[in-house]
Amino acid sequence: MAFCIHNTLTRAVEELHPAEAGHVRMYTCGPTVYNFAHIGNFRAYLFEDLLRRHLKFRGFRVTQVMNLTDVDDKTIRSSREQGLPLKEFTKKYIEAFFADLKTLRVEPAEQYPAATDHVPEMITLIQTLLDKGVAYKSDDGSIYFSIAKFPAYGKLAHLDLSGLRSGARVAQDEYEKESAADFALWKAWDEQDGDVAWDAPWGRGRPGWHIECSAMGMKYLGPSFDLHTGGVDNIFPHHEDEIAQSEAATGQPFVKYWMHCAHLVVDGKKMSKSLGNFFTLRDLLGKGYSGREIRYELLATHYRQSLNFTFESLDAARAALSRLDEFGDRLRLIAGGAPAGASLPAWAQQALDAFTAALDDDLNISAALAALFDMITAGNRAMNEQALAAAGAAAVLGLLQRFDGVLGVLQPEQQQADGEAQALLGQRQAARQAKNWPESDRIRDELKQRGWVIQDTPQGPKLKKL
RNA sequence: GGCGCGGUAGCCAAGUGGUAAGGCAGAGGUCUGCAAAACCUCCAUCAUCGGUUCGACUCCGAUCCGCGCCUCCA
Repeated sequence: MAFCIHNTLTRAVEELHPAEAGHVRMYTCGPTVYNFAHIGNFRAYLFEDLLRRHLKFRGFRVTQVMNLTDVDDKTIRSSREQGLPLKEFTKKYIEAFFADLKTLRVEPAEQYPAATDHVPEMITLIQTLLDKGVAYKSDDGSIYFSIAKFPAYGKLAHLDLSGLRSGARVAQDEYEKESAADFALWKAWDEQDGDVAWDAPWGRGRPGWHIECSAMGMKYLGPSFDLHTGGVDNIFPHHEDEIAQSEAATGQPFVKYWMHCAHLVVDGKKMSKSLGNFFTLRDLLGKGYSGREIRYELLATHYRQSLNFTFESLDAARAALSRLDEFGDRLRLIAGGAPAGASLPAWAQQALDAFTAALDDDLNISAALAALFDMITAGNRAMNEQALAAAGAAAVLGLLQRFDGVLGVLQPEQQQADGEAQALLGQRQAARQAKNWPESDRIRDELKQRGWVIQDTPQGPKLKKL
């Protein structure tokens, strides 16, 4: 079975066939670096990470580009409010973004181009559109794309232009446009922009938002590439506009497959600061959750399904992970140092097949996780029955590692017990050997207060982080 | 008004024209000095109402409810 994905362009699940066999070129819309990213943003980046990891699991080479939008209304406004040069202002949030990705165990993309480093490419692209007559200059010096010149406009969002309502959200400052739906390729400089400006043949200003993704996508992936992803809210207008300006410029299909992930809601409601349900990654880390736990929670719901984030499900994620960890620990004990060359037990092979088939089906993560948990049940049973030899355990560990290449959640955080806890554990063992149960239980309670749970195993007692 | 998504057990969440995966929580049991962990067992008729069908939760229609997009929000 081949890897199938849902293509927004066709609204159908299709087999993925990259232009170059075995090599997928994908562009993933990145952050606007004017603030710390919130968990809704990370939901999208984690979806893309899962996509990337599954592609590699299936043997594809992946070239992924993620842009950093470091010039737009928000970055300019906020940097001016703080009295910082734009670059200096965005640097802080770019660094935070990468730190957060690391916390969430997101594999780095091949390229992270910043918009401000690619203005010349954008100017070239805009010039091409002007030369072809699909863009025009307005009275104030801004450049707009004329959607009337691009008949296919609306094919991604499946929008009928005549249905576009020029309603309340069309800003008044856009009176220069010929048509309400035309979008800015270039914004002429005005006072609000301060010293943020570049010189173009048609005048001073800064690029519009959409043009950066077209220019940078084509620079790093070619005029026509395989995959482009983002949040559903990017379908229109952002991605629709990317298609228009790119295809109008090159005459080639811009992207073959578009994938979009649904939004995250918190307690069934959209995140908003006024509701008090707005969380950045840092907020959750501050509440004691780990990046791994948050990753699991954000990953465990199918990407086209809106994800309802709750602390209850975050706690459920924590519990599920500890069961996964436990399974790995048991396997390691049995495997010892056995080489992983042995063939898989039937139940593990079954899990591998089900796991692969699930993710091949448009990244059906729920079914993939079910395959993993089914394997854990079967494996635990085998171990309870002493039916798993060292070589088999080593083979299953190897499989677990392959699964984790896709999931990125199976490697536990370091949790080395401190010396005092270790000493208490030793004292309890002594008490147990003396069959001094009251003392033994007292020490167990004390360890619990310090955040450690004891598990007595055939191989001796273990400490687990509470 | 237009386009689109969803309503499945206490919570989260897959799935399918033939009588509902998985996770968390809960109950009982095995194991254990007692626990912990693990394992076993139990726990839903799929928003409502019609229709199609031998048979629908799965297809069609209607209704109710929630949500997203409709110019720069992942």
